[in-house]
Amino acid sequence: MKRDTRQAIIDAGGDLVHRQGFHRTGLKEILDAAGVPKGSFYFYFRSKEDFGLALIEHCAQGFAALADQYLDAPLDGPLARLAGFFVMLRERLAARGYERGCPLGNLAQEISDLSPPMRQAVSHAMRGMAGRLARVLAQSRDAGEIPADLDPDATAAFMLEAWEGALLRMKAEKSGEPLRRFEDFVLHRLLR
Amino acid sequence: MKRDTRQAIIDAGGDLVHRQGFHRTGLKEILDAAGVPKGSFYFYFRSKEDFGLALIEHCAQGFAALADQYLDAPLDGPLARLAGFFVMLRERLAARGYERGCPLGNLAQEISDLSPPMRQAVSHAMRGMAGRLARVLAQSRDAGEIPADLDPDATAAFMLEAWEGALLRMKAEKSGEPLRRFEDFVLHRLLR
DNA sequence: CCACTACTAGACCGGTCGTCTACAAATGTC
DNA sequence: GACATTTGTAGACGACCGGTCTAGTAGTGG
Repeated sequence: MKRDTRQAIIDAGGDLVHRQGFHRTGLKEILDAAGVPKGSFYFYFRSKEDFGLALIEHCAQGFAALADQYLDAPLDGPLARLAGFFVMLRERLAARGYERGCPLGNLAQEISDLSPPMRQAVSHAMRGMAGRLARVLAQSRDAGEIPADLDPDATAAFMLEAWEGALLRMKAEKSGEPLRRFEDFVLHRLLR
Repeated sequence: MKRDTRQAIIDAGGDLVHRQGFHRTGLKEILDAAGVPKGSFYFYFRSKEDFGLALIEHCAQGFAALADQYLDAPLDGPLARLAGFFVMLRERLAARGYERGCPLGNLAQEISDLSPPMRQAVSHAMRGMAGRLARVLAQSRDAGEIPADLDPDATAAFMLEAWEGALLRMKAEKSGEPLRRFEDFVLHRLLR
């Protein structure tokens, strides 16, 4: 199995789905963008849903790598790394004109009620994201940087949710204001 | 112009779009559900996008009516009314099996980057929602119930965003946990 | 009885996902 | 080196659905 053809489909599809949504994006469009003929698709994937599952896995890995790079860096304190992570995300989103938002969040919204397997995959990916945040929060609490009565897991979950909501509003307003507000309320108030 | 035929299309369409998404839902499906013939659609709406705009307006009005009913009730203090509002929403969402989520939030996610007019309509509707929350927060602050240094407008915006994020995660996890977490962190911690 | 608006019917063309058959290239086996 | 088998490519095809539009019918007011 030529891994790179399959990967080309996922890369091109990931980009298109991120911009247009899963249902709005047709197989033909993805395959044209990837330079792969229609017939090959069903050699690599059983169905569009099967492709979606691979896409979710791809997004999850991409995010995990990025998060690990920023959150596990051996610099500064844990809280500073956390703040730096969100600032970096905000700058990336600004560079894109506040479009697209979170690939996983978009998919979650679009397919949660329509495809149980994809919903489960997204849910699993989100738990992974929350887990990474929780680890840093635990370090931060142990370092005495944040209130000791904040449960790292619950706080991480809340952060993830508030962040996804901020991204949603960002898309709707085409403004970075919600992201700055997130940092202000969550990082500077909640964790103060 | 038979207003009720138009309204029937909006009602049936609102329900379907809420469940399946805007792009996933076809005109035929909506019109069949409304018992209106296909050909009539373009008498009442210029395009699917035009229909979408009407739908957003419809959602916004529905939400505004509900919010006013709970938030402007002359009972209890403003903070208690706010809490009651979110509890009511949580119970409604639980009764639906944590599906669908927020009609406006879903649309925001789906069409913000694809239809500027619809994005603007959603943005306007969301500002209306945030404004209602801000009003109650201002009352609450004046009553000394919440910290005086909380800006009602920014806090309301943050609440709205955190709530939308909680709804997103709720859909993905098919669980009310994110909603309770929202109440816990926002109502009990942030506004404490 | 006519003019006009309000509304409907269904054709239209392009696109959708998914299947299928035919073919090429690579790999393994003797 | 010859052949069989796997691995991958190619794209036509079917059945259906998408949004849109034109031609037409019903209904109303004068």
